[in-house]
Amino acid sequence: MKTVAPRKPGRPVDPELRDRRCEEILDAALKLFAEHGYSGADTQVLADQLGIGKGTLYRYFSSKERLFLAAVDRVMRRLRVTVDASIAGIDEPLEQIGRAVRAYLGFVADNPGFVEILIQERAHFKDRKKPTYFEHREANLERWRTMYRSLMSEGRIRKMPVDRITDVFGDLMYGTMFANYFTGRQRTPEEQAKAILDIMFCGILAPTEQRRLS
Amino acid sequence: MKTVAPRKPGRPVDPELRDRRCEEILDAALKLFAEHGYSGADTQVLADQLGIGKGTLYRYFSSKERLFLAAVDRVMRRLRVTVDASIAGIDEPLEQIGRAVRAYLGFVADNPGFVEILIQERAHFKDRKKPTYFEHREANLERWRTMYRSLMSEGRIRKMPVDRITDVFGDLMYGTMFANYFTGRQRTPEEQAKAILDIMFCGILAPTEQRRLS
Amino acid sequence: MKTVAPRKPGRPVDPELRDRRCEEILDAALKLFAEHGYSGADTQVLADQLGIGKGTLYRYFSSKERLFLAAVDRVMRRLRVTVDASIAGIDEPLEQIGRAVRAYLGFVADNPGFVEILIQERAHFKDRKKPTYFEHREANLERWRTMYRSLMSEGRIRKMPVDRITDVFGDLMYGTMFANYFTGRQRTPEEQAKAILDIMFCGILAPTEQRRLS
Amino acid sequence: MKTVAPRKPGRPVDPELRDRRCEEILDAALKLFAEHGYSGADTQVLADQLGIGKGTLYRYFSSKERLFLAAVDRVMRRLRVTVDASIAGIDEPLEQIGRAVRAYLGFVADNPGFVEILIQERAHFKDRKKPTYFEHREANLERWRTMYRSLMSEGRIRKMPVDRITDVFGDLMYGTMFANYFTGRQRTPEEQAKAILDIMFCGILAPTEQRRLS
DNA sequence: CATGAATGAGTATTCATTCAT
DNA sequence: TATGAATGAATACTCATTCAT
Repeated sequence: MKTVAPRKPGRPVDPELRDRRCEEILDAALKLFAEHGYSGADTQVLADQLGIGKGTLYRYFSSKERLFLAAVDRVMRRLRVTVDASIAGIDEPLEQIGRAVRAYLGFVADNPGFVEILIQERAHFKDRKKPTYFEHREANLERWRTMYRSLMSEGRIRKMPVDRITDVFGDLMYGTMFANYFTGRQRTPEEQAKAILDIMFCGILAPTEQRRLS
Repeated sequence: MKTVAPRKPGRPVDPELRDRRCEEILDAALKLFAEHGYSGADTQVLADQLGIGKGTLYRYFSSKERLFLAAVDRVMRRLRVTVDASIAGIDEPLEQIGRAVRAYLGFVADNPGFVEILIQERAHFKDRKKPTYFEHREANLERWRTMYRSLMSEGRIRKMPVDRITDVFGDLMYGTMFANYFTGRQRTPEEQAKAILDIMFCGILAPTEQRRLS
Repeated sequence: MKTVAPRKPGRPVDPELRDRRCEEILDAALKLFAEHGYSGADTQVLADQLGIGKGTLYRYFSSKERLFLAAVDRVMRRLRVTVDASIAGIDEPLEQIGRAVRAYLGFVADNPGFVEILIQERAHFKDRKKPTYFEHREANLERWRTMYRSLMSEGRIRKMPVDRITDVFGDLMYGTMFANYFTGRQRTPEEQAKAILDIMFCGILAPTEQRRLS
Repeated sequence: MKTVAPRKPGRPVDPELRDRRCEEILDAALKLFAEHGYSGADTQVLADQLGIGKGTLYRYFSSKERLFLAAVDRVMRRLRVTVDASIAGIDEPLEQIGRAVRAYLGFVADNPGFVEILIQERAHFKDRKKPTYFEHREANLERWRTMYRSLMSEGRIRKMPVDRITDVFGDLMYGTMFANYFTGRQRTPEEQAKAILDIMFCGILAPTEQRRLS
């Protein structure tokens, strides 16, 4: 038997409904922003698509800007979750790297709006200190640094500043994501990951040439 | 009876003046677009800064869009010239790569508006088939492919699809440029080039670990 | 089994509570309207200040307009009560006039929102035939007319149309109230009443000059 | 023969046209604001009435608020000019007062929008230090003070603080204007002026009663 | 009876573009 | 040719009111 909580009179808030609708709005918003760009996205159209009143939209997000930034945050968080999930339970560090790369590329391929919305964020909110993407990247970084340091001390990767690795790797992933999207490149995440890992791990020079440089 | 002068009436076109002013306009436009974004840039402000009438602007560029795209083309062309100049007279291919990387990073560092305007282009003209950047990249690519093929046949770089090299290298440069700009990273082009070349050439793995993979 | 109480279902109406809350609402509404103007006053804010739901507000007053007009009526009524009280038990007519003037000015000084709300009423409900103020003034007037007529027949005031007196006196009070409020004039009701009565009673001309006019 | 001034190229500004149109706009605006109130007045409607584009409106007045306040200033200035003209060339001070009163009442009767717009100003711009009306009243006052002082020293008006006269007279005029407008009172300026002057000059009390008070 | 979630009509302002001079 | 006055389409956000609970 369920005890009915004594509640104050009036129409009760349904927090579940609220959350669900919040998600629905952000989903639809992401699509709309990705398709029409920030300024091109009309709040009225969004409300219509969702079958709710425009005022309701504003009950959930107090401005177009807030709505947009919430949508960015949301996909960004989903990316992190996806990447994190891909390496869960994997112990071998090199394997972790490979899986993370594949998961990242896969996510971006599956969510084309993601790249678009990152662009829009930069284009329209240049004055936010850091783009959402880099806020999250920052937050995620320490784990990888630790891993690289450990591999280095084991002699499995060459001695070099760890930031060199994270910077170059991060920039490469970032650039790949954009270039894929902008050029409509059709490589599968799988083969693209293979290419990236091949070069990041071994470089392009033949071993003899590598030795000559050191 | 009036003697008709042996040239068509009206002020004669001075093509030199026209070209010079064209450049001035594009310079000022680049700055303005970079600073305020595409929509935020006011053509009236631009005309005022240049000390010309707004109508005059439209005699040179038939729309704000044309003006913007011309400005993008212009910086992009300047980047190519800069990079090309950096490798002129250099014979050693690896040295060419190094110089090109440094020149590229140096140009971007010196022209922050460059990155901004690329973003703006994507954000506002999503429907142009390819962004200007990739049009130019494409046009530039064959030379590098040839070089890589030649190095490969000499055994100086490992056997792999040449596109793997150009893609990964290109994406890395692209990502680095954006990340530098967005995060305000303060590395000098010099040291950043060193980091990139180190990893691109030799990878991050220790030689023993590399051997295990092959 | 639940014992059903021997009264009709639902919460019983408590007319006293209803009236008390009505007053509370009108008090708070007056303040809010005076402070923010008619359009600037937000019904949500009012409900919050009162600690009741917005819907409840609408159970008491069926629209913002009704609420506003009720608030106007209420202060207006309080003004009349105040002025009436000031002359209760006074027999000497000139003394009655003096007391009424002082009471009127005192009330306005104590209730700055009063003037504000009169302005707002005119600004937003131009199409109501007569402003509340003049409805009440009208209703109040006959008593004064009678008094003036009686004074006139006694030869205590000069022969003239009684309406001349009530109009000029009324307009002067009305103008004084507004001017006090708008200019932030700091005279006490006491001294201001003295000035008004001095001139209304004796005019500004010296007796000799007065005689020349008649 | 008229020498054509060398002018810079482009469409020339026609300052006469500009001024004329400015007046036309303010005239139409006054009517519109008076009729519909400040918020009720639609800038689009105004533009349509004037047969110009809405953008053009904004070339002349940078916001609805500016337009409104300019319209207020304009009528207020016209009132002053009218009153000033009415007393030009009159030497007898009491005659000056009489003419000013008649001119003032006549102007208000002829420009009903005048009162309306004063109300609207107060209702919507409560935070402007002083309403336009009182700014102008202030500016005009010293002349009257001087006159009253002079009359007092000549013994033509009773000894009293001059401010008492200007305040009471000013408030009476102000209140009369409002009351006329709000109640739709139909007295002619002529007879109303007579009533006002009669009381202001001689008071309502019979001479015997006046003597008893002093 | 009381509540507050949902609604959607209503409007000032900007700025790219045109075209009369 | 050069100018800048004129234009008008396009759009986020508020808040009084309703009604399901």
